[in-house]
Amino acid sequence: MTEKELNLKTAALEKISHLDYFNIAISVDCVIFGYENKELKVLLIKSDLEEFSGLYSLLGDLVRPDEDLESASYRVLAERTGLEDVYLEQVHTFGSIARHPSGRVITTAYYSLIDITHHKLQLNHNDLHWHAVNDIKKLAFDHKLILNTCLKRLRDQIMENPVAFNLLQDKFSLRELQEVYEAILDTKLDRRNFRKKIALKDWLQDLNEMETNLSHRPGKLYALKQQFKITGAGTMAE
Amino acid sequence: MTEKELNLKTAALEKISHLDYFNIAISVDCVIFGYENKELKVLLIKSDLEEFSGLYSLLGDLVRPDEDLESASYRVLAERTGLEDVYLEQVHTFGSIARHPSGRVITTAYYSLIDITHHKLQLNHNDLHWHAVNDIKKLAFDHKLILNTCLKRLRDQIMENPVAFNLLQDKFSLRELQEVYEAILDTKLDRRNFRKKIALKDWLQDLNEMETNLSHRPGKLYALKQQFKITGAGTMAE
DNA sequence: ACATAATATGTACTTACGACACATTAATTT
DNA sequence: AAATTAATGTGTCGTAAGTACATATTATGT
Repeated sequence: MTEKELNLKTAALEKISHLDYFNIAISVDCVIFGYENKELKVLLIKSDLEEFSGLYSLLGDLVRPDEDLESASYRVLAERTGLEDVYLEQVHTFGSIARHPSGRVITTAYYSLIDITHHKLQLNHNDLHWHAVNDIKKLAFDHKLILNTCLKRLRDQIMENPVAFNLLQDKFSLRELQEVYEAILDTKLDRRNFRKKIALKDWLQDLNEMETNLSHRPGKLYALKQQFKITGAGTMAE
Repeated sequence: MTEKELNLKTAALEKISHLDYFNIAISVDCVIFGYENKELKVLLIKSDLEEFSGLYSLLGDLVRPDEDLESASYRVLAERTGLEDVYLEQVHTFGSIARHPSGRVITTAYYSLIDITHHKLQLNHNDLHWHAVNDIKKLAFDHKLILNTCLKRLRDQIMENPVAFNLLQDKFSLRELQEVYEAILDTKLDRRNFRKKIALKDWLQDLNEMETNLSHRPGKLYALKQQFKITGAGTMAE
């Protein structure tokens, strides 16, 4: 390296390493949605901060210097749920000065949709719990705002992209699918119109199987067509 | 300073910047769109980094410890264009490890729409220039990706929300408005269908004035209804 | 066999979208 | 004054999608 190159590099490093600018930390927070008992749920953890004792917060962590933002959120997700191949989408970055009581922390929010039946194991030991989204009144930090923002994004997405399916098991009936949509949108839908709309999207594969173990007429089972699975992961290539 | 000293200093700075979580810097980058000569333009500055000599980059700056993210982007905008009350929307945060050659810098991208005729003064002294979006092949850093992402967002927005109007002066004809839409979408639109669609939105106020100084039949002038002005600023309350 | 509790499906109405053509107007030229 | 120019302003028809709404069908359990 020539002296000139070194000088340039040094100047550049000095510019960004000016002490003040490194007093900002960056984190990711994951809004992990699940679905159970006809309710949309979100995975929360008891806050470990004094200021927020008794409150729950989203799952997050500081971003490590050697991992990119998306990797950090996948890591948080994997650490907490054990799941690897999941739908994950960046939503918004929250950077108010006073949003974290211990210092300046800017956080990037991701939302994720997982099949709640596939991770039952991991979460017992921690203070992790599923909470019905509709029951959540108050969260630590600005996490209620983050949750609302992600929920809005989710609601905007589900009719555009086949993402809601990530909340369900591989095989599902149209009734189950409709119930998922109703839970996400927090509204009742007309069955005939819902089916027409879904049929139009051409997302589903008819499995030629029926539901079992019901005390009434079983419905046909469907699966999301292979080409649409795990949408969103890696969508925003960097 | 000898080369040895420089090497030591560089090494020290590099070491520091990998020590802990506060060694990630955060910046904002603004994609400032304007409209002129029936073309969508974006405000760029000559990159000051050796690695990108000859290339242009977006307008950005490090976020100060005492300002929130949105303030930082408004500050960048005001510093560069002198404009204060502008449409500004957060789009995405880019956090690849190697996206900045001098160190770890995570950046949050905002896009902004301004009336190009209202800021002609400020930008001469710097290396600031308006570039036709369609002509841009390569930018410094990952700024081409950021530009593309913001352009996509802009395109998604304009039929939903009355944001394109921020590119025009207060009074405009439907032809001018259509040309703005055509520039943004990079496509031709049918005049009758476009007008129907806009009429349906009920965004416009008929000013009962006509264009002047044309060598042909003048069109009526319209303004965006007051209630829709400066949409987006502060939309995402924190 | 019957009752149950759900699935599966179609029609009529309305609204939005896309393609498309002609009359009108102000300014300019002859 | 008349004709030309170059644009504005507007309507229809066919198609696709959205919404409201009711009846026949089918496994199961009794």
